[in-house]
Amino acid sequence: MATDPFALDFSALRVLRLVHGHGSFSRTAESLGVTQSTVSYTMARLRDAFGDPLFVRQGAGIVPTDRCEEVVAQTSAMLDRFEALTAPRQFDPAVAKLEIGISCNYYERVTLIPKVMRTLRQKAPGMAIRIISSTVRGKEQLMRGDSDMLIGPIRLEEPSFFRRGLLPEDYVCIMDPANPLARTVQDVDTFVAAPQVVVNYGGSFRSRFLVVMEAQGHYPNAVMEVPSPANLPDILVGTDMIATVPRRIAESFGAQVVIRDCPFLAEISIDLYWTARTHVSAPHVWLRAQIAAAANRILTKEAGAG
Amino acid sequence: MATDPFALDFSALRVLRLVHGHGSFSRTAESLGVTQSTVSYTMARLRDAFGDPLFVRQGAGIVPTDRCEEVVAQTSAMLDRFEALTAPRQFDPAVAKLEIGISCNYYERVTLIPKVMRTLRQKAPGMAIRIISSTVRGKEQLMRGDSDMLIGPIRLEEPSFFRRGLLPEDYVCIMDPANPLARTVQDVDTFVAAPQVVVNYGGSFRSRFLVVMEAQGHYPNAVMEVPSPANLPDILVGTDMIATVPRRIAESFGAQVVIRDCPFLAEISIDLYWTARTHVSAPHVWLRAQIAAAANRILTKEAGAG
DNA sequence: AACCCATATCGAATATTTCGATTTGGTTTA
DNA sequence: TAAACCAAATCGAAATATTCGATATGGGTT
Repeated sequence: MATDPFALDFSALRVLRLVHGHGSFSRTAESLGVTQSTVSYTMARLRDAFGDPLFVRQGAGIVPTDRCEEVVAQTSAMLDRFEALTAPRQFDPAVAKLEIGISCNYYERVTLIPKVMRTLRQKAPGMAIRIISSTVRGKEQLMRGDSDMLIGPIRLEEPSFFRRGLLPEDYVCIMDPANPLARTVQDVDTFVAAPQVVVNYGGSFRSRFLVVMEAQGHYPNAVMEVPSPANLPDILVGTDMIATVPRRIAESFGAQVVIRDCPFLAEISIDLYWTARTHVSAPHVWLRAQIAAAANRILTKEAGAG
Repeated sequence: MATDPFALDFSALRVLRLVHGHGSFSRTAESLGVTQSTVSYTMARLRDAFGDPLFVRQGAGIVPTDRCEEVVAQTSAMLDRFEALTAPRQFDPAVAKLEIGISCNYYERVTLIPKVMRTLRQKAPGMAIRIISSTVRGKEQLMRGDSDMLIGPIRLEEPSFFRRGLLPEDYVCIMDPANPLARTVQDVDTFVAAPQVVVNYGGSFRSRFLVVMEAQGHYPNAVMEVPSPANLPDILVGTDMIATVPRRIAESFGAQVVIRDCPFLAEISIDLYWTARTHVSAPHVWLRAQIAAAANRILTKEAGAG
């Protein structure tokens, strides 16, 4: 074929990065909404342009060649720089039409995102938000371009990420209002002994209060683990179990459960992260401001009520 | 139109860089061997992708916008990095088919290039060499990608260039064998007074011996200026004029002229320059080695003869 | 106002990309 | 060992995009 490498466009490089990330042509095709044939064709052009198979079949799947790793590393950086370069510099929320991807978890979907969306429907009706579950993969999602922003109780120290603090948060206990522990759970020994539903967030993430507890040599009486706090009230009501969750999640459950202080003080910060790719993009700048504003409204309202 | 910027390929960015360099769509079209209509179409896509006119008409020609300067600076760097990335890593001279551009002047075309070409015809018949006249623009040609290598008696100090010394060179006088000055021209006063044909290399370049002379307060009796040493014998023979040229150019004229020492010692070095763009490219590495080898053969032969 | 220059635009010809269907090559399962 | 299975490669046809040659447009100059 002898393709001129200069005929490759940035979409092709994006396909390469996706194939590298997914380890599969078909999966990449699906995620792009095109056929596997198209991905195959693009890969053929890439292979020809770089004079290397890039991926070789091995067992079930495919593995990248050394050259591929080099090419992906280089072109991935180019993609990010190019995206930053082409990002719109001015932006009219009323008419702009675009989609922004946010990587976050249940907490943010309950507390922050609904408020942001209410603002967006009014001020930027053409802006679509695509939420993906970050679980423990948020950092990769952000780096790989699967999402544009990451919100969560995490700390990324690499200087390649930009951060903006949004909300301070702490943990509280929740339980059935009829649960007799409601009177005594603030006590350390009672808390430790109480039958606990532990939220493991579906991955290797450990809630901060667990880390604090264990640092002090205490281990919860975990009688159940769930991946998400989403339906905790349904689980807790009618039982003697308690759960320990971030305060604002507890508050979102309303009167279904009662809230009590957790004897282990565990303070965390919900932060917003992004990369150089979107740093100067006007719509992204604007959306980040809206998210920060929503966080501030939450804090102000709480201060007024408290 | 609303073009997706990711649909732009590197050729399009190259067109942008060329238009920026030439200050003209038509000139760019010509240099690429396509019609002006095609360049216009590509520019339309670029304008749309970057959401900016990039070039605006002003008086006779066009001037780049601020955004254009930013885009060209960024994408030009990407082009170079991409070229380095796609450069072939292994290379079989016997079968490789490619073209390499060399920027140089008459001296190199006479002394070095013929030897290199003789090697190339034998070892790399598929490699084409495109020589462009560097005059005083060699550095820009190299930076802009108009050529891949630059050979000449120049000194580029920027760290963005790679250098390899090829040949030391000095100046000698040449004249008609019948010219009586052949006996006395080594004398400073005689040399200064002799009717001289000065080679000005068609630009602002001044031969090193002139710089040395003038530093000592002497000015040649320039009775004629020519842009190139190419046909000096035709000019000198049958007259009382002398010319002062690099020794190996003089030698290339054979018995048409006699060679005498020039009383002003002016030593220069003929160097080979290239950039990161081609630094790791196997064919370029190979060709640079052939050029260096040709230079060494010249030196060895001279040492043997002398 | 007429002219000149360079870019923009138009319709037709050409080239490339995409799709849906099928084949190929290799691994797992019966 | 064959059958089944999976993912990538390939094929022909349809849909898109690019290029050309010719012509229009628009600003600056005579």
